[in-house]
Amino acid sequence: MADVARLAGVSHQTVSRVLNDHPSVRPTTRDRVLAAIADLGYRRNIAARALVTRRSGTIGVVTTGSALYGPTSTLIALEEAARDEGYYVSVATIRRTDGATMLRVLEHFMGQAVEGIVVIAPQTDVAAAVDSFRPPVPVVMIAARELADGAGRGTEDPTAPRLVAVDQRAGARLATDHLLGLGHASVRHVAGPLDWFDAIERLAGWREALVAAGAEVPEPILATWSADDGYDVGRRLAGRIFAGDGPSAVFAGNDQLALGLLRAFWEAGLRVPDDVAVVGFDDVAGSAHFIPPLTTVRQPFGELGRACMTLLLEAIEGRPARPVAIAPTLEVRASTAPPQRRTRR
Amino acid sequence: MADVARLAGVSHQTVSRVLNDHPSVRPTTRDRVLAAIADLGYRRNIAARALVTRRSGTIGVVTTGSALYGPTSTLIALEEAARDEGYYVSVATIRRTDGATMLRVLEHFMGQAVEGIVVIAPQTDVAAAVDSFRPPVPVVMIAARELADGAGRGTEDPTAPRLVAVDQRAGARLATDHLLGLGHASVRHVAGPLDWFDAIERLAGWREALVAAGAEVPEPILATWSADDGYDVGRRLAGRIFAGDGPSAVFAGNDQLALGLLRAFWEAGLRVPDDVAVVGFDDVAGSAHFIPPLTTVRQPFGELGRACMTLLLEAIEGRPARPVAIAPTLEVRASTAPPQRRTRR
DNA sequence: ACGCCGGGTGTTAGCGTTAACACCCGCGGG
DNA sequence: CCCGCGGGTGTTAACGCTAACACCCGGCGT
Repeated sequence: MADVARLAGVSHQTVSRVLNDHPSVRPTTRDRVLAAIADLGYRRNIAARALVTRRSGTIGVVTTGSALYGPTSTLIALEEAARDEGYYVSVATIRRTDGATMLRVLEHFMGQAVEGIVVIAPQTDVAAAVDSFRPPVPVVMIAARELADGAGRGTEDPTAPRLVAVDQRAGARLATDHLLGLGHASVRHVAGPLDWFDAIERLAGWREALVAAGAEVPEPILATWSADDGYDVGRRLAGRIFAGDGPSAVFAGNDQLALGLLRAFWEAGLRVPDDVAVVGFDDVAGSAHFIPPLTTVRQPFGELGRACMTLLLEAIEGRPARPVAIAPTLEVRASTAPPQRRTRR
Repeated sequence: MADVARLAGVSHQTVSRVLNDHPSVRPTTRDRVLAAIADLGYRRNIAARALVTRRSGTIGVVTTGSALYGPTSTLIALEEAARDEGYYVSVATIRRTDGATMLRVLEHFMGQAVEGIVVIAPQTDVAAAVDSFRPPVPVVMIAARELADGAGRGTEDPTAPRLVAVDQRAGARLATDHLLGLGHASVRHVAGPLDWFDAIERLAGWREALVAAGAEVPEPILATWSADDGYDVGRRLAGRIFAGDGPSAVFAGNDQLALGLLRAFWEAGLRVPDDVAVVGFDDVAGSAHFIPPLTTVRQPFGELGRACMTLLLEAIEGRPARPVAIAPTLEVRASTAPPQRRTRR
């Protein structure tokens, strides 16, 4: 900076002023400084700046170590939103979701002096770990928790993590209503692991839709997120469907489960959607080419990322919290149709 | 730090020594300092440290803005490897792959004073943009380029980007040889976009395997990575297969293409693997539950991430470059079998 | 007995930037 | 004519840390 100052014939402080867009610098002076900067290829030292301003310009993002569709898409959307705001994004992944791991990651970020943290917290224990730590910087948590309940409250603890998520419950209602609207008497649900907010909320939305329609609420079938589990469940259901007491429609907790179901049904000789209708959740790449193409719920991750960044900046500026829910949409494809008389073959 | 020093009854420099594991500190003193640190909840200021050591402890990772399976898995593996080495990971995504965008991202990282950069460069133009910029810090590029050619050379420019990748060509040979070994006379290939190294290398590997086996080398079919394209190609191939002049085996450039093929074949009434065998590439989640379960090539991303980090650390220390290729494995499932007489239905 | 050595510690001087203040100068108003 | 004001600029002092050096002291070799 001293070199630039010398070359431009000004003091280093004037160079600093130019760099920071300070108003009271004469245009001619500014140009001279700018020219000198370009000439020397000068680049300001971010560490020195951070030292004196006490701002790192970095936010930390915690995500799970899985390559699952949702978390990944969220991370990418987040990075883009952050860079648009002039922030650097530092990421850390957690494989295990216990509190100790979360604490280590948060320490990692505090050591880096991040100005805010975004936690992609799909599971309850991840969220609990965040709650119990309360880092000294604002935290935004992407977790489909308390969205419905918390939306009205204004008396939140300002240091509590702020919430944003795609409204999983609304998505599940969309899927269930779609099936009911086609004429299915009820809908069976294959739920994801119930330590995931997404699974809890999708289950709740499914139940709400059934209750609202006055339909029977069958027992949900608990599973993981994997296609393996969908396959196993599908084989059991296929037997029931053949026996005549199976569901005419199934709402799978995600597209992987739906994929497993489809395969099991296909292997059993059941026709989808005639013998049984199937809806998934996520709209993963390729779901339009499952056999048959899968009706599913699409989540707007880009919007989620931007909303998250907005929330974080508000928190950094000390503005009050307001949970944000983002509406998913239904993608109707060939795996759903009105119920048909079952044809034995 | 001064507070800690006062509480421990030492000088701030001794505190610094304890923090940096300097050998000549008496154990009792060290314990006293450690206790004071814990007591005060002291955390060293990373900016001040970076200012004086001229080391930021951060590496930058450039990745594409897509949620594609490969790049995403790589990023996660990389973060883990980096954190194990005590580095922070800053990410930046690029949506468009032109040189100007790449330059902006690299400037972003230089502004952050990263010590090294990893570019996940699946496309040729991304790699070209890196080549043309030559940042002042070491760069490792994850690109399946010149792996075979460059492996032997030792006279590389030390400032040139270092290469590491999963050996796509070997993976394609694995897939093709598997099909030939089953008795297929030749194998058709649906290639991904040829501005991707992966597509180029998989195409080359497929061709090599055919030539090595003395098999006919049919024209490759060019496509994108999408299941949509796989479906379109599949419909055309299905017609040929029915007409009797179609392939008995297809090697798809990735699992998405394979998924589209499977659906097209299924809709046309062709049986996989009896009428036509299909192999994919990637082993994406769910490929074990495609209809039928897909034989595919699995890429060891964890290993890739660690190798990448090793390479970067070597570059930072100024050690010579050596391109690294990582061997993928074949996952044999139900979509492949020896060729059968085709049965019309 | 003396000097030398080396482990253990303190003191001092930056690292490159911004904040705070001091300063100069030309202008308008009393 | 002088004073006050404010835009434009320079000077100085941090920010919190580590490197380099200075220093002390006990033990060892000569």
